[in-house]
Amino acid sequence: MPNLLGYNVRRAEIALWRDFSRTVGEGEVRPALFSLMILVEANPGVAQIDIANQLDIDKATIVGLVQRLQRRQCVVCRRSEVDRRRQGIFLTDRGQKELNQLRQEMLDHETRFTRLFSAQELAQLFTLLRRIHP
Amino acid sequence: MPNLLGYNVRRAEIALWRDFSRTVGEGEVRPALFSLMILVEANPGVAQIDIANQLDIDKATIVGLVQRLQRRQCVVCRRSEVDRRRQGIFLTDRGQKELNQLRQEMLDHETRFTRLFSAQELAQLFTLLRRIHP
DNA sequence: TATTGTTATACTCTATAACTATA
DNA sequence: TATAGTTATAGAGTATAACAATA
Repeated sequence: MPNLLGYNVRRAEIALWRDFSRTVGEGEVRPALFSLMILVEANPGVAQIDIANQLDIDKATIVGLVQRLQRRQCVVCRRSEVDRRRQGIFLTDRGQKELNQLRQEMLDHETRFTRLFSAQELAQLFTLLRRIHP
Repeated sequence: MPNLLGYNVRRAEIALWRDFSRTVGEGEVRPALFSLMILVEANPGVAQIDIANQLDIDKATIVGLVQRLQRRQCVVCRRSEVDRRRQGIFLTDRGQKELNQLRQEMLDHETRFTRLFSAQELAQLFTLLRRIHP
């Protein structure tokens, strides 16, 4: 089993998750929520369906994540004027401020793991992982 | 974000999980349950606490997994004579038969991903992943 | 007909805290 | 005191199915 791909990827994911949970966002923000905030910041007004496609998860799953961010007053949704089915998602000032804080904690978290590798090893690891999730 | 370690590991894990779920055990057995069966097969009579330590998850989490295997009549538990706190877990004949079937499906699943890599790349990937979950 | 978002529901896997029985 | 197992509870993140509103 130690030589099974899925097993090793899962173990790595759990280790990363634990460190993230214990060091980022005072235990209130988890990787998926953070990813969503980053996406909204980079694409102000992005629609839920686009996020779902980008992250390759079902659109129904996005709804709950967005609602959690709305409750935290980190994002607001505005219905599109041109296509009234779509809702643009925007970071609030508060969301932006919180994200700036999270980003720093997140980079510290990231560094605790990336420093285990040389630049070349890290690039190689990314290349290999991306082959699994094309 | 595409250059964040956690993000790429998580995406890879989701991709592996989906393929596993759709091709192994007719959608009734998931990676964690499969891992547990493999561990029990390799260590007949293993105690729950040892499994928890081996997989690096809390012992309370193991209980539910074992109970699911008991309900499927794949394992039985026998209390130890020497230390009555411990319970040995054993595969039943039925569990062994089911595991043999699962193993084949699982290897097909594994191959669909490992064939994306050369032997050297795969070894490298394992080395790097293990550095994340020491 | 197709797409966007929503609701309802369920599942896997993890965690923590408090408990019992045993050592 | 410490350990093995259990129970209760909670939470994140995924999925499917069915629906309303809109295109």
